[in-house]
Amino acid sequence: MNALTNKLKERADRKSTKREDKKRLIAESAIKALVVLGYANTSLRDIAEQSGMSLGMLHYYFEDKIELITYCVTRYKEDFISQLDGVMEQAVTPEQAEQLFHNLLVHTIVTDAATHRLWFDIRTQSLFDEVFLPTVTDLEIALIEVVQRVANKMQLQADAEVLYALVNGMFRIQMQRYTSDDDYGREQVEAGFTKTIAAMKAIG
Amino acid sequence: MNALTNKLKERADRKSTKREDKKRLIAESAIKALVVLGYANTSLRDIAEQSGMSLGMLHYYFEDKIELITYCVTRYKEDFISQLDGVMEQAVTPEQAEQLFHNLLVHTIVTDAATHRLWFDIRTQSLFDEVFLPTVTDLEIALIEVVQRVANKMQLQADAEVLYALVNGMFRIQMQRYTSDDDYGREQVEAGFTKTIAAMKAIG
Amino acid sequence: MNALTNKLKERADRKSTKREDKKRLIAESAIKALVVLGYANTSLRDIAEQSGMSLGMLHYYFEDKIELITYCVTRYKEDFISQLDGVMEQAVTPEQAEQLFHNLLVHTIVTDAATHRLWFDIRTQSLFDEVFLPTVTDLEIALIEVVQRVANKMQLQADAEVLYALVNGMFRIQMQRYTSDDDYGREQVEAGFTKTIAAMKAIG
Amino acid sequence: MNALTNKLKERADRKSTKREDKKRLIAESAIKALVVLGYANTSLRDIAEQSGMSLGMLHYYFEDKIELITYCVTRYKEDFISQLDGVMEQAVTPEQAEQLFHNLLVHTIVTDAATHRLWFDIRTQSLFDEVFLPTVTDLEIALIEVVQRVANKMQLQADAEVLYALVNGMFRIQMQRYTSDDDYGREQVEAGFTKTIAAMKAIG
DNA sequence: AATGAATGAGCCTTCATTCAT
DNA sequence: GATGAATGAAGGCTCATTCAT
Repeated sequence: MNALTNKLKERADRKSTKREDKKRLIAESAIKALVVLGYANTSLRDIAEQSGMSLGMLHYYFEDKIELITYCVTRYKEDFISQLDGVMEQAVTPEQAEQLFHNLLVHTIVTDAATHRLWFDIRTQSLFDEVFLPTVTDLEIALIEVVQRVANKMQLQADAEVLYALVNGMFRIQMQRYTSDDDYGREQVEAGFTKTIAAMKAIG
Repeated sequence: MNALTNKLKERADRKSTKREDKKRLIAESAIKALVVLGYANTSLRDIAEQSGMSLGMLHYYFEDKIELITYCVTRYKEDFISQLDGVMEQAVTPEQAEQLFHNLLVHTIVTDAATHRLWFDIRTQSLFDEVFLPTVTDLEIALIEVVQRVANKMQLQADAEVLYALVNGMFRIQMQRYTSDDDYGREQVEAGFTKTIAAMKAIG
Repeated sequence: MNALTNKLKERADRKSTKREDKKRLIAESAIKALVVLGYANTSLRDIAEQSGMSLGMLHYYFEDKIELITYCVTRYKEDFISQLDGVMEQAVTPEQAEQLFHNLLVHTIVTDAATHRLWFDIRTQSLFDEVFLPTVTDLEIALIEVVQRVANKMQLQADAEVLYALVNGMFRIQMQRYTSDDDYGREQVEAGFTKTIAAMKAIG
Repeated sequence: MNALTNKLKERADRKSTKREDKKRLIAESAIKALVVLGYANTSLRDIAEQSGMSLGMLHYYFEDKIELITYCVTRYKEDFISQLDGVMEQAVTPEQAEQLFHNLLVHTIVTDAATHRLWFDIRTQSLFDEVFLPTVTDLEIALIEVVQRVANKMQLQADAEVLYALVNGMFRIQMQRYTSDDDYGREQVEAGFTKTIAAMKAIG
């Protein structure tokens, strides 16, 4: 490989990186709109307007609406997972793990509930629209693995799938209530997850 | 109150009942279309065509699409709940309750998964569209009460909400897999709910 | 079959006829727009606006743009063919046939050139877009048969396909010139078709 | 005129030639895309991608899409005409001319039908879009002259326009059938042109 | 000289809703 | 009571063209 080829490759890489950066940037803006209105109620026009981009640009970077949405969801959920792993890493004892996990769940609901709705939205869409299925399936597997790691830290032997069903089921309940009921605050959320973690330990 | 007024009232009632019957009839047809395509992908035209009704009639009996949908969901979920209660009534011992509940869950997934998607669909919609909120909230309360009754039959003392989170979380997982993965069959579903009921008992 | 069935059938027929009439009406309006701008340059909005119809109505009667266009072309070309046959029927002697055919060609160019462009337009489109192929193929066969009938009246034995190639080739030339060149008038068109008919007779 | 001016002029010429060469190069690539999809269905992006050029370059060398297209068509048809003339030059006797012309027509359909569609496409476009008219008119005159020269070689006295109408009309038919009907092969094309040349001779 | 990011007007299509019959 | 014709706003998407680099 000579110098010229290297240079060309470098330039192509830089361009590709730049494009990826831009896509990420757009996705961040798009998520802001999607999170508020949901998948079905958010038009590309909405996304463009809300984030000061032109409609054409959205299609310049993303083949179609589906690609944009799945990109957003994937990006977002990956961030969430790595954040979660990052936090859980700090746990040494089972008690610490339990505490950190509890804090994280509460914190996510209280500061980020709106954002997580998007994930539930797309997941439900995938029940009717096959195009979302690969993305959703992948992400759900990743989430179960996360729960598995948390369970390990908590020294639980139970089936990760069951634990995930429990945690995810409760997460949705808390999210829904915290979002839609003004009287439902942090305290209630904390209580909800305290019960949940107790149940996790009971399951084993 | 005189005789005439009574007569008028009677007639109005008869009319109202007739109207209600018709609405119920329409709803049954509409559900058939909705369960296949989902809320967002089903137009009123689809519903009208699939059930041999005229487009105008839909708006004659229902103010708008929202009212039709919520009517359908309420009707459907109520039926489900009373069916579930009906079955659970037969249980005398905790073991019978456990067995019946297990069978019911499996049976519902295997024969009716497609239908239940609609419920998950609307529930998710309610996260973004307030008009669905009352319906969804009411129904979810009813479902938790059902789980409470099941728990009683199983002689479990645990918090119904936690049990509901677990069962509902697992139900969604099984539904999703059974619907989208051809290799995922009754056997897998049975195993899933066996784990779930074991967990319920562990929780207490 | 009882009276009721008959009544229902009658009503359905009437409705279907009414719909067909409306489609024909829309097609007539649409053709007016299409002949001016051509297929590629005419949007459904153009058609709707130019004929005082709403955009939605176009789609209420026609599945999509393709169906509308093919409907227009078929309808139009069929009219042309039956008109042509109607005129040629009057011919008794070969000389009369020759004269009538000549007059008809000239008349069509002079009064209807613009309209016939649409046919050439769609025929060319069919080279690139298969959806037009059935319509175009059918119509071209019908046109060759028409030329066959004319040839019979003129007592020519030559292959109808060759005669059609000649007449159609010249028709396009005359149409193009008459349409685009202001100095090219009826006299020139007449001369063109005189040469053509002489050639037809020469071919035999 | 002094030496300096000369030098500048020379340099300008060289530049202009270089630019012309580049335009020709681009045109060749563009034709490849146009030939497949047709004028209306080919975007500048398609052309750029298919030929590994940048989108901007297209506009750098050509004012707009129209100029690019007309340039392509002119270039292409000129090549075709000179090729045709080149072949016909070899004919000495009328029989040779006839044979060569027949072979050429068949060969063109069989190996190049797709390419010639473009010409028909633009010619039809010119019926609705005046910008194509000069190009189309010029080219059609040139084609009639070619037919004139062929007729001369075949020692036919008939009007070139009539002969062109016949040949061109049949060429289009053969092209359309050969392109769209898999059962229509070389044999059928040969028969078609045999009839056509017989007719030419009959016309005189 | 050459690139490709960005634009925005325009296209086809869908759909809840209205209304005359 | 019931129908379905008609509407028009909105949606996803395409594309020639411009412009900063």
